[in-house]
Amino acid sequence: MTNLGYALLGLLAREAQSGYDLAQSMKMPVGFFWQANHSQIYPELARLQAEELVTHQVVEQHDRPNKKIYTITEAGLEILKKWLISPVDGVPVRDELVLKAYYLWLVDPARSVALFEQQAHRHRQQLAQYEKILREGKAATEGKPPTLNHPFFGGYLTLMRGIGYEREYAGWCEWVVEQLKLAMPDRPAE
Amino acid sequence: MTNLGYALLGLLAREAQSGYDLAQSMKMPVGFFWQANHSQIYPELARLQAEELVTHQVVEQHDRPNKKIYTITEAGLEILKKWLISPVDGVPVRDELVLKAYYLWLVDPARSVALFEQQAHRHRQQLAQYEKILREGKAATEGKPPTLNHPFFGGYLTLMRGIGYEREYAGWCEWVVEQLKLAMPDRPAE
DNA sequence: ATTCTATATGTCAATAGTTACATAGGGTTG
DNA sequence: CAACCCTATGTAACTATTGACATATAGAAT
Repeated sequence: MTNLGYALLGLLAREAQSGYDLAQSMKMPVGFFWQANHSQIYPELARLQAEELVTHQVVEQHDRPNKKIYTITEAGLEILKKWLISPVDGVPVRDELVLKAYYLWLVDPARSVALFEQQAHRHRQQLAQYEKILREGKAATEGKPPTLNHPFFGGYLTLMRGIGYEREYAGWCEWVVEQLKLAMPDRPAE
Repeated sequence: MTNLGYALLGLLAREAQSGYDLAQSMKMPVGFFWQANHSQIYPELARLQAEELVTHQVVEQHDRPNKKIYTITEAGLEILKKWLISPVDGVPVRDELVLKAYYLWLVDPARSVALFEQQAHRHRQQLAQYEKILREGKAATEGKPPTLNHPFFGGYLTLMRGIGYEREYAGWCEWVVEQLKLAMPDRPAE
């Protein structure tokens, strides 16, 4: 079983839905920490069905193409729960920006500044998006953090991770810019 | 050109070396943010040579197998420098632990606690390793941060990123454990 | 009118990365 | 004396992921 398979099972554990719906979820909330597009999802659903972890029924539609609504099976729920508490091994980081930072000494610092300013901006924006989602979620639950056993609990945990991650990343980019400006001999900061 | 290709060029820009040496570097300092093992490196070196970004000369050895020392060419250095200041697009995060956190509500919180405690420990350890390397690096340069244009500058930047990353990650894991314990109805914390 | 977007499901080719297989001499540990 | 580790270079099979191709209808925008 792949992580994508578990991601799909997890979504189906909340609500039976179509491959198309799953693809939408893999764009927006889940996509913040695990992405997949439909070309990966449809074959994976077929595999899950072959292993009897999901079933589907065709829903005929008049104005739109027919769809297959997938439902998680008892066996699917069982294997999902087992995975959820199984240990996670090494999350090897692969970060192109950090790789570039490592070799920075080879190029004109003034050129690098633009790169890191742009990345700082990107991460600040992502941070703002996460914070907005959190505010909206809090408004919906009257400011209280969501209780365990409720599906939104996971959303709350992962949002906090996203916020911490982006804040750290943006901060580092800005710090790199500072370091570069300090180290630049001619044309002092601004 | 792949990121791995640039990673290898960057290492060769510091010092001409063999594929085996490059594989070692891809384990240790570079491996903190970009990994590759020898089965990927040897074919990549062949490709770099086919594009005339590197050359090699065979060094015959008596007690050990002969080796090929690779040297970066002018063209290689040029393309590397161009890449170093080129914009980085989306670094999509794929994190199994965060994925599991999202679906946490499905399982007994007491079981999840173990998972996050283990991960907190892992990231605390990684953090300690980075801090140790930084201390040793600082000792070698008499406490002063390294100057730009010096190869260690990149190491300094990336170490700071690693430290920030691991500290944030460990902190989040510990916070999740807290949240889980607070949310557990029976068997109150410890 | 035409183009674009949304719904809906699929296949196919290419790339990147992991793991195992393969060879081979020298040194170390049990 | 056997089993492993280090040096050193390669190949082969497999898996995961991306991007493009393919089809089809309805509605909205240009």
